[in-house]
Amino acid sequence: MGPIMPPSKKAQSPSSGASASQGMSPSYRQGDAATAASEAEAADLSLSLSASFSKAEDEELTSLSWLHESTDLLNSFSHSGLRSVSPLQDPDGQHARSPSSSSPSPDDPLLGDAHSAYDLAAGANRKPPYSFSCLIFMAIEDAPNKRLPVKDIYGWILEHFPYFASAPTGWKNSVRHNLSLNKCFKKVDKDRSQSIGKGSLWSIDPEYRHNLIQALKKTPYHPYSPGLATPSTSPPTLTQTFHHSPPLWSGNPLFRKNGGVLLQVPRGVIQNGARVRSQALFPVIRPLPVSPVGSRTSAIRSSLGDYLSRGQDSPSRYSPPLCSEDLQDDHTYSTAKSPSRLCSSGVGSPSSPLDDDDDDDIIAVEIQSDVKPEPREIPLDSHITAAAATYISQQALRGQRRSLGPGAGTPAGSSLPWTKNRARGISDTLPLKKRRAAAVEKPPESDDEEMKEAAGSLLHLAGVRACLNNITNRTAKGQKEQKEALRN
DNA sequence: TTCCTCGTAAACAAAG
DNA sequence: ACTTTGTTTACGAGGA
Repeated sequence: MGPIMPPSKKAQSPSSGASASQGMSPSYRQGDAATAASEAEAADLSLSLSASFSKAEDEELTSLSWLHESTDLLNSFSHSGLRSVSPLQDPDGQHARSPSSSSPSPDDPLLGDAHSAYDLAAGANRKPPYSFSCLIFMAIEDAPNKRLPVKDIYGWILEHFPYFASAPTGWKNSVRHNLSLNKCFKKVDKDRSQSIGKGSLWSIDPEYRHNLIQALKKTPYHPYSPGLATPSTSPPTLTQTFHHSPPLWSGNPLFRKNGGVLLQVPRGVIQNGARVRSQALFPVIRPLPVSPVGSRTSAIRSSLGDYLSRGQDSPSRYSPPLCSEDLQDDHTYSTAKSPSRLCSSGVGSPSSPLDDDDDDDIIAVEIQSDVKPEPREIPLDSHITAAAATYISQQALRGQRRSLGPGAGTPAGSSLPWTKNRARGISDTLPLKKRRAAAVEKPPESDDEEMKEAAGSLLHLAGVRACLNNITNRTAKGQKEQKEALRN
């Protein structure tokens, strides 16, 4: 799957890909300046986070859940007023777009026609860049009980991607084809008391849920897309991340339902082991499959959340927790199936762990040298989240590469071993479903290392945001003046 | 060039 | 009998 262009090759709508093919280097307008005070504030926050992290160190927590939640909090923080802008809207980076504005604001010249034009041009009637697997995944994840009949999957897709309403009906065949062929999806035995008509309920196989997350991350325009990341052995600088971060695809239901606000991380996240839903804020991709969260997250939330809630109206008010029936630990990405199911592919070699030296170096640098953001190279809010996403993506990809072994680290194009086709290597004589059932399971591996690394990343980002918050408060007036200047 | 993923079409069977 | 659902095979496009 290409990192940039939407995947469709055949019946691509003429306008499809327009947003992708254009310049992908967002431009941002930075705050007036970062100050020593803001840096000190960032340092304080980092210390606070660090203390919380240590305090809860023994808690079980998976990196993704923690990162999701933490980044969620950071996202909340991002609504403090700094601005980002799409390159389509503003290729020169001269204008900004309020992430907290749900619609073009008539009194904001920076959010006027350009904003509307951008949303329309890249709008929802275009073929989404998500693969069918991702679409199905999102649909099922969006269901209250995480299971849906095919018909409702159709409905979800239609509801959120109007493109399919006018598309040839073959897409339904593709959906079914995916459900059958993709190991990530499994049928749930129908409850006799339920009358859903013919067919079965489909759910996400927890064992492969991580694969789907990875697939989402790889999707162009997805905030976690590794395309955002700078594949280097050193952490991407803010500037790098900044300039390599494409905008969210505006057809993303997440994007649309928030009126173009780039809420890149599920609002409904994990709270003390329960999946928390926040329908309005993250109605679609919402809680990317994550696992129970221990007190570490709570500690982080307590520390960071208190900080973040200071002086801003956090949109993230958590709903009463809704326990998922399927809150399992993160499953090792592909590993379980790689050795046994992919024997013919040569991809999964569980006994060949990836050399993590470079990644460890990354974290060392992140923690030690990245706490202080460059005062004049500070990206704006949503793209700070993109920076977070970059780190998260790196962490996640590390897990993936660990699982897949050497040579499997390429973000795209590497073997994605969850398709049922690939399982045929095991035993071509067995029906697919039976092969799947017979597949060997592998216990999830430790996330401690990733957690530590993620901690460094988050601390770094938190520090950045502390600076930004400070900047925001200090330069609100300055920004207004800038807008006035641009208006003229 | 090869391998892989993905989308698509199609055939077929089973279930409702 | 018809529609929907589920499975499977095949093929081509495009990326790595």
